[in-house]
Amino acid sequence: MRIIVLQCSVSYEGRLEAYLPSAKRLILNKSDGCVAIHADGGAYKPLMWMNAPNRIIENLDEWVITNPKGEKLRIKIEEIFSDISYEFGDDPGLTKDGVEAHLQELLAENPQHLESGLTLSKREYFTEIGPVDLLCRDTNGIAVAVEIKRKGGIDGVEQLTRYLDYLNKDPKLRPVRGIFAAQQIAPQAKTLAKDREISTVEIDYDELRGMESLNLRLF
Amino acid sequence: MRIIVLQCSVSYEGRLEAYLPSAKRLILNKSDGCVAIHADGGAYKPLMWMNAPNRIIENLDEWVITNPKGEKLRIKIEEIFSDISYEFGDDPGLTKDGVEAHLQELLAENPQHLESGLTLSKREYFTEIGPVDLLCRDTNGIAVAVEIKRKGGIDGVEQLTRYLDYLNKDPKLRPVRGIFAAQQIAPQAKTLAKDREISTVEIDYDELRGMESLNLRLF
DNA sequence: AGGTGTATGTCGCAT
DNA sequence: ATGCGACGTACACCT
Repeated sequence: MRIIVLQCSVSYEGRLEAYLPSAKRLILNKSDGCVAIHADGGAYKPLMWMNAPNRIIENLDEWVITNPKGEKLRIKIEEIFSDISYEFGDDPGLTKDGVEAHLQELLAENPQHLESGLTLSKREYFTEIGPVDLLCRDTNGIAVAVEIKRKGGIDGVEQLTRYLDYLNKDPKLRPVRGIFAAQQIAPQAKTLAKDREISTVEIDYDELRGMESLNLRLF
Repeated sequence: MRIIVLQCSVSYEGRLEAYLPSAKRLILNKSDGCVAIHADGGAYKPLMWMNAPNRIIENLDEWVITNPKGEKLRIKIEEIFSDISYEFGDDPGLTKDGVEAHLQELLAENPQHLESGLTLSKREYFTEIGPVDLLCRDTNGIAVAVEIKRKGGIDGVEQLTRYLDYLNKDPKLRPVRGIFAAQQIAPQAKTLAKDREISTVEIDYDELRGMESLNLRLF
């Protein structure tokens, strides 16, 4: 990791063209070769950058960074205030918890959490227009398509509606109804779902995780 | 801008929960208060971050950063290798050029590029549910709504469908059909569009630009 | 390598 | 504030 504080101007030509007038800025050059130019504000996103893989040509007063796609970043160096380098070694990386994948996993193992008596037919049921999160059967043997989101918005209801339209064309499945499940569901999404006769279920993640650990203890 | 190289472990509780085991890393603390923890790789995105506005409690061996939404970032400091600060002053910011707006501009001037004989009625035709990129008439005088994207996905087809549903309620326009135009259109989007009887056109941007420069030479 | 869906997306602009 | 669409989105996962 190389960390440089300097006065510079920068230009980018690639998917768009952009230019940064001269100012005091920070450059990060990571060991994978990527370069990022930061201002002292504006959240974590750099003003400009070039990810790996790339080729860096480093002159005294200018860096020219190009990548295989033909994009070009040009840093004009006016004055260097600090230029330090450190070896970091590999980062163990982060462990995440509580994303949509995990929700889907838990609900696939506990479909009855969505509705009493519901049983799983297929997880990630593939269609031409995308994968249906869960395909289930209810106590009457009726097919049920389940769309799972962490945050349930209108777009999720739209997505499930598309799946339902598609699935209901299949004579072997028809009729298919829908359940929209999320940790939180926006009021607008609830209204839209109701309008389309789609059930909504708000999931208590901690409760679901509790059921899972109970299963683990039992079996 | 404060730049710290240190051995640390980090935890985040908020929209998800995550944990970073101890390793050598870089912390950026910008003047707006935002904090980002970088590893020496993985493009420009930090491993963890907390944007402004936030409150930072800085102890000898631990930083605790919280924001009004109740998210919490905890940095456990084990060893500091470098800790430098610089004043940057305001950044003039960047100037951009050349995105979807330009594509719309070019197609507004060359609607025949979308379909032979097509003529423009209105660019950015405003409706209650949003602006229709182009409203045209075909050779039979039938109204045509055009949605333009750089990359055409399912969401774009959904958007156009909403516009068509809306426009077809207007007796002065009805019937209205749709054209979905983009530099690239995803196969799923094509399938969905076909299913809804919406035409799709993939635009060759360079060719279109060529026509434009031809126009400029002619007139 | 290319396509598709997710993201602590971020960011900007509208209401 | 909140919703919605664009982004040099980046990124993981899949064929």
